[in-house]
Amino acid sequence: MPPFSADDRDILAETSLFQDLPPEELAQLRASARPVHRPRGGYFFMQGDPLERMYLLVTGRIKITQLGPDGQQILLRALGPGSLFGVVVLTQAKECPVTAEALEDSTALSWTRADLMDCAQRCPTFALNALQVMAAHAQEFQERFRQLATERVERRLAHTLLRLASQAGRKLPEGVLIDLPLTRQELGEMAGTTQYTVSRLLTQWESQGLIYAGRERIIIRHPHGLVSLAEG
Amino acid sequence: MPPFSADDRDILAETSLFQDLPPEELAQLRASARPVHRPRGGYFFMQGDPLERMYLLVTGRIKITQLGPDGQQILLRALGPGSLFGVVVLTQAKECPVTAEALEDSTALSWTRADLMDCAQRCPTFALNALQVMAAHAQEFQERFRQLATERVERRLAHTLLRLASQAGRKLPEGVLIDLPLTRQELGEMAGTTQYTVSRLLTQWESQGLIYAGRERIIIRHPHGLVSLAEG
DNA sequence: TGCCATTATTGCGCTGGCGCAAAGCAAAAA
DNA sequence: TTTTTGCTTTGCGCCAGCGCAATAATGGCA
Repeated sequence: MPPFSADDRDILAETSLFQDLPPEELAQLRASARPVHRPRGGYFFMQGDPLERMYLLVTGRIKITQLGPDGQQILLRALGPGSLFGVVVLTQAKECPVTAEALEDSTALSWTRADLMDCAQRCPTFALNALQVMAAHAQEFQERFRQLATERVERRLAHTLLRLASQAGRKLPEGVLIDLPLTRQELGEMAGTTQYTVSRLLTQWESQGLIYAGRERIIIRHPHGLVSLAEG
Repeated sequence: MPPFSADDRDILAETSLFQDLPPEELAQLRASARPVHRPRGGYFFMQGDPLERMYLLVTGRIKITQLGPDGQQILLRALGPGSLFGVVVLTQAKECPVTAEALEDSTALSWTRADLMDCAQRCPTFALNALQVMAAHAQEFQERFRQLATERVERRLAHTLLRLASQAGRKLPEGVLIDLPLTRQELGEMAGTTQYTVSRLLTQWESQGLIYAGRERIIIRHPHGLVSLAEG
């Protein structure tokens, strides 16, 4: 039985990288996709590995981290189903610049660089889609760079929660659940601060009724309240 | 007389975006290039403008800045001849996300989105080159984001000077001149700190003989000294 | 049910770096 | 030359946020 067969069609068609491709290319990509599974704590790839595959997350959650020369880690992105990662394989880079770790049991489809490059050669639409994806990354990090350089911790954390909610938010009766099991430490790594400061801010916001803060679980009760914190 | 005719050939051929293109595409791009001049302080484009053109700097220096919602500015990049800017026009973004201002009298070649998109449609090599350029941006900002999030000001400023030297360094007998007229304020905007802290650090490094710090002019006397500051 | 490993909270002291304000300088303009 | 303008330096006070250390909560697991 082909893995993920029930969802293959949908998930490729819903991914921006694969938009507007001719049917034969899409079919080819479906055929060359290889399923990969990782248990909680497992790695899809690690920083420094030879760069070989691009992934599309089908089920589970993962985090993308980067390690500095002195071992300081930051969390660049936390992703749920439908997200691409390892897109950098579309370039001539040789090593993974980041690590992809499963936050829970996860499955992904993966493609080799060769398969993708062939497709890009044949099909300009694919190459242009890839360009969009890259450009979106570049802009996101420019933006986050500016925030980190110019804004105070409180605002940055508010922005971080809002971004997470928009990427992995799940509507609940009480509010929007950030559907990713992130610790205070990890939130700190995303917002550019420490676990302690994150904890203090979340506690404060909870006492104001803005959010619910649980263990690896945050529900935003009043998004507009956070927005006004984030924007001033 | 066609402007820049003496340099056109060289400058396109030396630009990574135009590498390995078939001669007819290159000729087409040469033909569709439009020269643009801006005096010191002039703008090639401003944040929020409709996104229309990509530029290749031929002479002069420019800076790329981004403005936050509260008017806090940061300096994303400072560029010299041979640098591309406005590459984001290759995507479907509608507004300029940044501002490009001439630090001195500058001339550039420019292309419309339509010209470039046509080229990308016809020529996969061009689209893949564009992908490389975007990916390089994305990685650079991921990297700088990490530095900003995890490193102290001293290190970040050292990194900033080294990066500037590698991008716009000119060898002099006394050391490597950073060939860009940047104020302390602007260096601060790049490194994520204030003009005051930049001034204090530069003074300190000058007294240690690591650099020469003049008005809008810095010469790195001992690159390895800065490197050891930057890396720890 | 109770145990254990993680994760989260919070009091406390400390300091890196911010930012005002004033003075000093250098280059360009008049 | 003098003036003007913009850049740079530096003293000083201050506080946001860091990070240790101790404690408490939570959830998985036997």
